[in-house]
Amino acid sequence: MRIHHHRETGKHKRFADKAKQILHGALPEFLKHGYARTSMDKVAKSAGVSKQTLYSYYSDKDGLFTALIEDMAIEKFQLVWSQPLEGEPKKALTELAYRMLDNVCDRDHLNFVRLITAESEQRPDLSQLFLSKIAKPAIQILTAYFQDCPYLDFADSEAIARIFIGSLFHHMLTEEIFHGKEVIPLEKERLVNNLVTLVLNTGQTSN
Amino acid sequence: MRIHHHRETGKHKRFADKAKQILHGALPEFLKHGYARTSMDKVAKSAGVSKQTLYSYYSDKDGLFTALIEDMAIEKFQLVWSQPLEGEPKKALTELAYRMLDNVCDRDHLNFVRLITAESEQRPDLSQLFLSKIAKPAIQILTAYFQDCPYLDFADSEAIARIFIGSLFHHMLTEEIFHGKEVIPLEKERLVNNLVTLVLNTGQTSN
DNA sequence: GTCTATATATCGATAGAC
DNA sequence: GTCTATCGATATATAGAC
Repeated sequence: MRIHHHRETGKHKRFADKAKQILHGALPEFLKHGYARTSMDKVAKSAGVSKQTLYSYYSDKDGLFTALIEDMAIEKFQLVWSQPLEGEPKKALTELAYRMLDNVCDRDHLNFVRLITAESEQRPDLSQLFLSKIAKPAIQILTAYFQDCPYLDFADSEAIARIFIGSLFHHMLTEEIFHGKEVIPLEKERLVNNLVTLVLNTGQTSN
Repeated sequence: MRIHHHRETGKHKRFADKAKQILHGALPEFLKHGYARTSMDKVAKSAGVSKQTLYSYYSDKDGLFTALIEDMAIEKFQLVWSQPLEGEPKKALTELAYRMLDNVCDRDHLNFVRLITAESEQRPDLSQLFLSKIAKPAIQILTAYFQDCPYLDFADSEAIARIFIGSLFHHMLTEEIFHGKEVIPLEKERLVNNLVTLVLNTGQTSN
């Protein structure tokens, strides 16, 4: 369960690299097959290390999985909403919506969400990590935009931000993870256009 | 994989009852522990039948799981939106939102969603069954209401219905399945009030 | 139909040789 | 550090006695 910590110098000179190499090998296995169907043998092979080396860096399967999810949540899938929300609200919100959909429909990200969901009962700490590191910052950024934008005025900016993000997330869940493209298809454009219109109709001031 | 079909009469007189009994026993095991962590031994014990009987009705674990999910999707979690959407739109939509949240936050239903999500890559057919039997009818009912209600007029009723349902579903996912009540709490009232207001501001006619 | 036993396989984790 | 071998546990699925 616990992760071994060695010094950078000494016996494990390139420890950080080796640990990263293991995570890099474990990543596609866990993402593709889930926790239960991923064996430590396959992880060792995929990482190009022996099983002994694997166990020298991570005390057990659960510890490896924890380190992997933390690493992904903190580094790989950190929502980089680097681009500021500027310009007229309609343009800014529309572009944001498409960026979110593209970001969240990345294959690795889809498998990450599936994995977090699958293990959410066994590992509530990991789903909460996902929320605090990925979902919460997104909500905060959009809420701040709603509050600060001179052309917009909502009674409850955070609730509106949740509706905005939730609608897009749910679309990704049904269309991609649940394979709904043939069962209940809906073009991105229809969703985004109507969502932006809904929000602007309520929040747009007469300024 | 395939399910054995016997006649109601003859060797298996009360086949239907026995099959139901097995499903009834398997239900809590799969819902609670997921597919991989549920063993056929535990299912047999939980159902009160021998393992031989189990395998005489369902050819293997996968066949049992398929039958179970189909049964749940068709019978147990069929969205019973029995109550008609009546009265002024604000009241009707608010009550609908609370009914949806209550319905979807039922423990068994939460575990069902988690299970479908966890196996969505291995068994896309089951997640599509979930969509067609549960999500799609809900969307259709709400879309029809938007279209038929004389006080409402949307350019794209289905897209609005998706946003409405998606926001509520996403709230359930983050707060309940991802254990977000302490990480990113949001009272139901705030979500429902703002969601209903958003929709009415756009769709309400001057009639 | 139920019970116990078992063949077969896989997996997590460890030990020893090098 | 890597390799092979292995222990112990657990799981699926089957076989035989009754």
